[in-house]
Amino acid sequence: MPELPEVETVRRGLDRLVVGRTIAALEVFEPKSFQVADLPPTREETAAAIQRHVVGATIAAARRRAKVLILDLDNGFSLVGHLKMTGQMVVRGAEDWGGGHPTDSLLARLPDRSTRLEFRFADGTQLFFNDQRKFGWVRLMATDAVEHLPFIAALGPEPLDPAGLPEFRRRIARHPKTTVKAALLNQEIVAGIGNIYADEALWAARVNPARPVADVSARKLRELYEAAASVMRLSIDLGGSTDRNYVDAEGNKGSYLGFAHVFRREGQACSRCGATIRKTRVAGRGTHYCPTCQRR
DNA sequence: CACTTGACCTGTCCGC
DNA sequence: TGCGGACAGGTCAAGT
Repeated sequence: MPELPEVETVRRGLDRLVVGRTIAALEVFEPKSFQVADLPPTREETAAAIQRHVVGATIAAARRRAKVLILDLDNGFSLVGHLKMTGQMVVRGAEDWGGGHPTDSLLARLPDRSTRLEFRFADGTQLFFNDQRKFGWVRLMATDAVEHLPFIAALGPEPLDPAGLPEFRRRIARHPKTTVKAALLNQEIVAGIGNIYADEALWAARVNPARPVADVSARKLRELYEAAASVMRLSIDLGGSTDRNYVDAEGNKGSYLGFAHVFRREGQACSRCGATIRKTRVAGRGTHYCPTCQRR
């Protein structure tokens, strides 16, 4: 699920809803979802680390790098989170609980079967980490160490940064034989793009997803990078894409998919040329494209 | 070495 | 309606 626009939308919500609040308790329903850096996942040690470094700390900032969320605490530690496919970070405010939500709303039902972590703040606000498939995680670690995490240090430029274009070109050029779609999904080449925005950017730049990188011109690569930025900017404006699970920090769905040109639109007419959108498999992922506009 | 495939989990949808 | 199988927005490790 969450790609850069969804994670950025969540980050903005957390910035508004939990920054400045003090953590009173953290309940771990699923041990696998909460890790402490440099500690084996022993229940006792995890509980001790929570008591020492999480309880009593105040959230100082909500940051994002690619698809990674970073909540900095005011004590030199950070909570680093990845939502993977089905993760959610949802906040229920103190002013709302006790019947403030319609009984059919997501917020009213939490915690539910998919709730893996629950943070309770001193003012009664709650932050839930829900994750149906348990692929996501939240990790407690020193703030100084975050940028040195190997997978974070290796990330490529983000399309929203126009200055990253030369670096993107250098990095993608090292993979001449891979398909251009696989390259867009490789976070070490360009960071933050997932399956939805890869397909949308390829459509916008009129590039066939299965083309080898070596066959894509330098001009097309620039168009791709800029197209990725455009689709992701639009998506952020629309609150991201909700296919099934995704919601923002307030439990709201995103509406980008209503504006998507190819993703999940197989069988429909291409908005540019009228040809029928196809779905195939590229780089092991469901891939949507227009066989006419994206012939090459 | 570089790229592709399976695994991690749970849930849903589709065809028989 | 029940059941098996494919598939799902991400990323690793293992395999070719």
